[in-house]
Amino acid sequence: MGHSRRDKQTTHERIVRVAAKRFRERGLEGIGVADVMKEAGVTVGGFYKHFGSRDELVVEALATAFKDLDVWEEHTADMAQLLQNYLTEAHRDAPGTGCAMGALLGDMTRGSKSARALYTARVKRSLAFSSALLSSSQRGDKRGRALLFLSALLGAINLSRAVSDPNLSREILHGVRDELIGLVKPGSHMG
Amino acid sequence: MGHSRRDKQTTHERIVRVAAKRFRERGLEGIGVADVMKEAGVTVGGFYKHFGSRDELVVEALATAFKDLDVWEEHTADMAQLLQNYLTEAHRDAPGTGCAMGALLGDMTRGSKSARALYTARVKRSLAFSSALLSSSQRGDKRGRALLFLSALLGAINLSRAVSDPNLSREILHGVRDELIGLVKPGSHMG
DNA sequence: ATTATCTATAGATCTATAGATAATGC
DNA sequence: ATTATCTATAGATCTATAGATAATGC
Repeated sequence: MGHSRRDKQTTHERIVRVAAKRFRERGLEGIGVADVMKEAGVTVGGFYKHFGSRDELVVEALATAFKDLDVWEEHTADMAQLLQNYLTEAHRDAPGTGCAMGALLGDMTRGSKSARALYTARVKRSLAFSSALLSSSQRGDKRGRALLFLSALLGAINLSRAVSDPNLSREILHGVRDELIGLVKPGSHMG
Repeated sequence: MGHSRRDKQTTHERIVRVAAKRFRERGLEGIGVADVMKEAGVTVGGFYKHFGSRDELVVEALATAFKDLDVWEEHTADMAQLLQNYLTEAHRDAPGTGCAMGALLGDMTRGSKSARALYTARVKRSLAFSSALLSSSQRGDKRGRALLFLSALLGAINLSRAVSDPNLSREILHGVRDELIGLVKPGSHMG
């Protein structure tokens, strides 16, 4: 266990990365600071030398988790591709590395002021991104369509994780995906 | 404080009704058994004469909260009316008496087996109901459309509660509502 | 000397249980 | 006698802090 300033920084990053993963998997109250520290390879006593409060960890972990979304968006060329990647069983089963907006949607209703502010800013970025993706295929109200697409994506990934019937879960993912693709490519018919 | 068997039954119902409201408002972990009992006008010690475990209260409260949805559906004549009632600021601001599928969507991902089973059954009912409402206006894949509408409704009400910007929150509700109405009534144009 | 991390623990929860109290119901 | 509810508390969390230990860095 190192004791240099550089070591402290890497420890800090390790703590935040563990939290960013576990919060997405288990919710913002789903893991305590002691277990996060333990998984990062340190003990609980040092926590408040790294963060002023538990909520500061939440905010930093949220910011880190949102960076995964930035990377995801950079590699997304069109709306069909986004839908094909987002509404999958692989994404549903890996919330820890998946979309933090989806994984923490329910928690945000009761989140701290600073956590909700960060979440809100990320929602605005995603709406702008969706709008841009829709501009090629969409004539009319791009903003409205972006709001619908984001709501449907977040709703479907959460619903697919909530239901205990595997067939229904799969049907939700694929059904919503196909419907939204149908809205982007009005020419194609399915089913 | 009564001590008869009839009194016990009304006490039991009072406990469950308090829980059904508070769980929707604060999440399934958002209130403890002691506070639920207190709000129902009794003390914590009697809890386990009413329920075998905390999770049994969760399941009963969930069933009670879902009855509100049954009543709501009975009074809903068409999809446009459903959208007009569901995606409102009044509903967003009153989760305790609103749609339990929406209020507890995020919690269900990590809920108990029995709670998720109950939730899953309710989702299936809602999908059947939405399908029936869509049958008049929809030609093709009613099931797919029902999956999209349910996902969009749950996503939008959660997102409107999650963001801290009031203007964005309102925009989500109204934007998604108008888009979905546009899908039900393809003839009408807006914006 | 400073500081990154450690061990240990205070104080505030929360679920669940034990045993007392005061009614009901045979 | 039975039972619905009460007071009190055990035991398991969890956040936050105090003080010790063992490195770094001037």
